[in-house]
Amino acid sequence: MSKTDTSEKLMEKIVSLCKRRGFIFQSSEIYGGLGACYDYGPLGVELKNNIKTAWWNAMTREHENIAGIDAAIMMHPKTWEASGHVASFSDPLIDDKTSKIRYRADHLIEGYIKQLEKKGKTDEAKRVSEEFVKAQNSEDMTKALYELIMKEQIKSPDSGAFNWTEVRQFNLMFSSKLGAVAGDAGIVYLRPETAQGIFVNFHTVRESARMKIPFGIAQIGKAFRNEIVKGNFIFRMIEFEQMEMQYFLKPGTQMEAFDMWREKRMNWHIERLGIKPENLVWYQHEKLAHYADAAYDIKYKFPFGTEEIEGIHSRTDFDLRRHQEYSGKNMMYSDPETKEKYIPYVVETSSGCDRNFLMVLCDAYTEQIEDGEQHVILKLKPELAPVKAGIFPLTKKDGLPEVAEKLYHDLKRHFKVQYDDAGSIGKRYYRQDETGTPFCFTIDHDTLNDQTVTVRYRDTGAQERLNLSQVKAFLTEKLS
RNA sequence: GCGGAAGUAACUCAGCUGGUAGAGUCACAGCCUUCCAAGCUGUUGGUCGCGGGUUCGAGUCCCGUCUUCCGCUCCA
Repeated sequence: MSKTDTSEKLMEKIVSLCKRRGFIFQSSEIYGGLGACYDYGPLGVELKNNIKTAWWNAMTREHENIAGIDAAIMMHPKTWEASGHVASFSDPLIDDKTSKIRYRADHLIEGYIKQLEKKGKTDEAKRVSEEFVKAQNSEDMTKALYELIMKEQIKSPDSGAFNWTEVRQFNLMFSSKLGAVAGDAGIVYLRPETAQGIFVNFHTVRESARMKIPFGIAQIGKAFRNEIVKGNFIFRMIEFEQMEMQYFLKPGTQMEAFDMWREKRMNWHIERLGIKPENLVWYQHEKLAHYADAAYDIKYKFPFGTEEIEGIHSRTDFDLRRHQEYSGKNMMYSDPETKEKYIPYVVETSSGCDRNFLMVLCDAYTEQIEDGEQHVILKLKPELAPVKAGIFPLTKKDGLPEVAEKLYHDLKRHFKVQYDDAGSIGKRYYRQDETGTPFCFTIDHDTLNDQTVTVRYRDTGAQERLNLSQVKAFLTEKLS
């Protein structure tokens, strides 16, 4: 069996487990499903909340200079002009009908111009290049690009054919109309990233939270992208959740902060999410986005490939400067001690919550062969586990259920616990293993005599006796 | 959006050349069980993705459509 076969099987197993046990469901499945949209089920929402809490606590509670916000998904349309999303968050695409390969229309023309230059046809290149600029600035850019390709008879670099579809525009932002106003005036977008909600609130948060530079603003929230390519389960969705922090600092100090946040964020994944260090890798961007002066991604070795789960980017003062330009409002910071005034630089840590979720699942998924039977264990970090403990009476007789129920009721106010008396004890342990419950407490006949219960560990199957009265303290200790 | 493959129970799948829907698992109820998926009995659950066509009759053949998976393209 090839490696890819195994990997595909592994993803299939995880997807299947997610459906069967209530982690993730396909959105609106009874109608045939909606592409790249998923619902979190009863266990999924618990796990996701635990991941979000782990992030929120690590960022805001453990850093006195980071404050949290929860900004609206819809923002003033000018926000997206300032951020550059209206202009550059869309791609004009064209298909070669012969080779079935898709190109970006603007890249195609750029390539053509370069070729002309190479061949020494400088005048020709200059002329096309001028027309290219004109086309890009024209009102109907899509049509203008198409006409230019037709006029110059630009051939497909791949097949050499001249057999194109029309140029189509794919804007990755979802738009809607605000109120009853028709026309462009009322257009609003669903945010394609959460960061802008932080930038526009720079001053309001700084003042109300009494922050001095350097300080950060953290946010967890949904963002939306009308992706052309979707897939890999919840890895690339059109509606997704980001966990993001923008750290504002004095220009010149950004590399120091950048290195600090790189280290902190990598450690968070290892220590707080319990990810195996060997499955995480750094990736340095060579081609930087228009706003960045340094960019690293943390990637995880998913079964389907090594893919990004978090970006740590040094965004310079691009965003605040642009908002100052477009809004006309002053985005400068006045240093209370040195009296210096400047637009702060920003280091951003931006992590995909759903990608973290998938990573946690993939990393925890373990198969063990026991007595020839395959046994699936989700070795989740106890803090992240959707259910912290299972409470079982060994049998349904002799007053055992009553004792178990009492323990369950005592614990449920403090921890997410489950009571189960169905089927054999082994089956109940297995059920909990498969959903990552780290501990099970079993009430047996000895409990009636000496007030002790069995605690059984998920990862090893090992058992210990514990006094009934110590169960709560045991869980508190193990989960802190 | 293009090419390839596929859609039958909550999950994994079977259903031969068209003849009125099946298995295992799961779930639920009961019996039985003194610690790792035991066994027995019963129950719930499918207009076979959706729409049309051919036919006396379609899960099965034809057309359309939607969705998923794999490639291509793109990724702030």
